[in-house]
Amino acid sequence: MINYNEIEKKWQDYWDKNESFKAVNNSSKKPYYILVEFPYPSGAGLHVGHVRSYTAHDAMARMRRMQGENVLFPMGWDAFGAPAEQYAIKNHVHPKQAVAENIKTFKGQMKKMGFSFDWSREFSTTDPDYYKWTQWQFLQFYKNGMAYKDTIPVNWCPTCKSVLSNEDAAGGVCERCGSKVQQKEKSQWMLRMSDYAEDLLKGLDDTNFADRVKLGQINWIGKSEGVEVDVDIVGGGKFSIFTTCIETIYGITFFVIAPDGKLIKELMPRVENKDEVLAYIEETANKSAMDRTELNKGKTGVEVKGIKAINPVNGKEVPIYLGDFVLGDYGTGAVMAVPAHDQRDYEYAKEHNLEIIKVIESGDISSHAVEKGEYLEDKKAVLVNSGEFDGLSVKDAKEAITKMLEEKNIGRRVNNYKMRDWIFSRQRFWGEPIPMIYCDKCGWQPMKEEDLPLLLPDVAEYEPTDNGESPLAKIDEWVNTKCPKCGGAAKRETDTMPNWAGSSWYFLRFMDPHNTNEFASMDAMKYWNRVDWYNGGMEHTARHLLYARFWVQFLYNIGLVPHKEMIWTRVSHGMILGPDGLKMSKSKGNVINPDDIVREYGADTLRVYEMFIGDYQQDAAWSEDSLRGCRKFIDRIVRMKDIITDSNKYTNEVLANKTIKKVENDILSLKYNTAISSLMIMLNEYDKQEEVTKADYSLLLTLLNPFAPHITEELNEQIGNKPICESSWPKYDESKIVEDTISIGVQVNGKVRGTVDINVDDSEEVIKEKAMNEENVKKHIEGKEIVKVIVIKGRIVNIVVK
RNA sequence: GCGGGUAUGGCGGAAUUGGCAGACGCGCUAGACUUAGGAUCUAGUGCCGCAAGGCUUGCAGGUUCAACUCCUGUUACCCGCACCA
Repeated sequence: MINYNEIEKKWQDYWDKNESFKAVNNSSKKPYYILVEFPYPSGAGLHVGHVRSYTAHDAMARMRRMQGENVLFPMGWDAFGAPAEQYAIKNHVHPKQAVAENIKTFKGQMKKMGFSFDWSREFSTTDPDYYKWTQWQFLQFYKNGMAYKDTIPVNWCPTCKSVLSNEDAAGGVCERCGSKVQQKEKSQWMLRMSDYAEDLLKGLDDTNFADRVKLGQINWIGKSEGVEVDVDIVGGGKFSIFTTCIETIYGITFFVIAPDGKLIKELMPRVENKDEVLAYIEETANKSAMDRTELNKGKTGVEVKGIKAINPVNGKEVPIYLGDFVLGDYGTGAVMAVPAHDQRDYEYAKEHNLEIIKVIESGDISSHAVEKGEYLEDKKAVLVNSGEFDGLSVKDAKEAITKMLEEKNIGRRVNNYKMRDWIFSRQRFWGEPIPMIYCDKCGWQPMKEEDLPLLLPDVAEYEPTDNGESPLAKIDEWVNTKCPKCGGAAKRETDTMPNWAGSSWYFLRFMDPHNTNEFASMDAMKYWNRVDWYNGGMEHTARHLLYARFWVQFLYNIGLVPHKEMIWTRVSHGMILGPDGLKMSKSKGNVINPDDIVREYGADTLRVYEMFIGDYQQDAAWSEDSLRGCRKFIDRIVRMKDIITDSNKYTNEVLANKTIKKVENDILSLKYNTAISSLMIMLNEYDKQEEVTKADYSLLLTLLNPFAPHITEELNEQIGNKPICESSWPKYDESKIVEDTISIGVQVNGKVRGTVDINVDDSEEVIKEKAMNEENVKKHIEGKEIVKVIVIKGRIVNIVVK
């Protein structure tokens, strides 16, 4: 009985000893950088989902290496974050201890899977040698005016006395204790990401991301083009509104302003119903913490009495309302309300009994679409009740009215983005300390670069403070320092960076991981050029990717990286679901532990199975039965070794060349499942052959090697070949793939009635002839008029009869 | 509500991008070998039908000699964002 685990260990040691997968900077070979998202090393250990994407890209890396490329396939750890901190609080150990243990587990598991990572480049985001550069880069953001402090509400749990992330505050309830979450104002570091909105959109053209990934980025950025218009207040003063539907401006019957915005604060002295207004503002402040879905039913709000605004195009005086559907931090925090043509305005007007004026008449006058604001689709829609613009189409009116407002100097074209600046502070211990110092005299000062890294202190208590400060705030000897400018007493920033920070540039560090002078040298980055192929989960295609691209674009703008986009192709894998078809989770008890599978079936079987499980980019449910099928496949290959003959010729050239081509192309296009299936077909064909030659067998082993590297190396050694990982990938000969005779289907009126064998050089006439004489076909065309015969060479014949 | 994805035998899934639907694997059926089989090998296996034949890619239409594939409408499930003016 063959012991797979023993063989696996043997070859893993061999690869380690020989540094088989080491990527060499500045090698003359063609560089190719394959990156899989580095994992958060949780206590749960490696997940079968990790195994899927790592195996897939391991296969790609192994094949490309055999094809003579210098493949960079690195691995590291994204280890800052809440779980390690929670663990530390509970067990009174430093989180770095917990992280070290988890990394050890993960790494051991990965080694057992035989992934061909270049372990010499390994690092963790929590290594001071690494986060020194994360801090250094933050200082560059600061020095270039890209980091600033602002007061931002945070989710606050009054029971736990802790700041919560949006995830932990889902539903407006603290995930841990169930208390109602409040909003609390905190001064936080922000990065001016919104300045990059346009560049982040444009940059997508310089990437090869899948369309669905690009769309995710575009939607997240959320650009809308519109017009900002100044609105005068009766009795003096003015404010601005933003609209994307300027053509409806004559239909304004009221304005709505955000209860959480600055405008209402300015207007307060003139408000007649102050109590009512203040109460609504208060109500909104509490509400915004709650899950909005629950409150989405009605359009609440109050009138701001005593203040009327003037429609800038027709002088009409209309009331102003507060409404929480208007957001303080988007656009100008105020909107013109045109209830006839906007769903939300319509609902609001109905709720508060406000006037509705129709300003667009659709081609279909009775159409409800007009009220729903769908007139843009309707090419016949024209303006009415709009003074000089009556009769214009929506498109023309948009332009004409914008021009008129521009000329009067009360309107301007503006783009707005949903994407906001990046809130960069976290009130947590286990993150990169933000290297800023506050001095009463000099204000905020950046640390001196030569003093980096600013290390996290070694203490044993990480409980949050009562007032929502980071646990670091309690550690006086750490907080108290000297001002880098005046040398006087000063205090350190106690907030730390978000988890997203360290993962925004790690792919650059892999290019030059041991550099002590720079985060990565320009030379190294120019050699590797960019990440050629980046794989990660679908859940990261929006935010992580956007943060990373923003970070890189900034570094590019200050001359520190060679390209504005450092990631070329981005692909995402589907999830591995439990045997029940549901997402694996401890509570559901449907978690599959890769260690168990490796022990029972071997790493190669697990690898082959996960590649065979289905479309790589699609979710797939675990099946132990299918897993066994893959083990059977490997067992059959092992048994075949005993019957091979000495010949170094392929028994079937067509099969050999066809399979090389298929496996190679499939690996390059993420179609791993069909690559495996073509190897199964190859094995089946070998079984039917009179003999299986050494050449046949070696080829099968080589083609399977990227998926099942251990057993193939072992068998390959046993038949006296040199290691596959030191050999080259076979080249296929296109001319040998073409078969002389093929069988094609013959249809009558689109229905297949038979098959005929044709030669490649048969003329259309000959093929037609053969088709018409096929027994069953004859039966179906007998006595009927032949309208036409379609012959698609090498594919099909279709005879149309009446 | 908006955006994205998915839908094919008993199951996981293929289909050269408009050209023989169901590759490959699992499962199942029968047989061989066997003291035994959750091992191995052989044959069969979309559905209905004794058969000729008919039907079949969520559903309803359309384009085409030909549609899983393209177009229109529709349903269900999954994921992301959620009042973005």
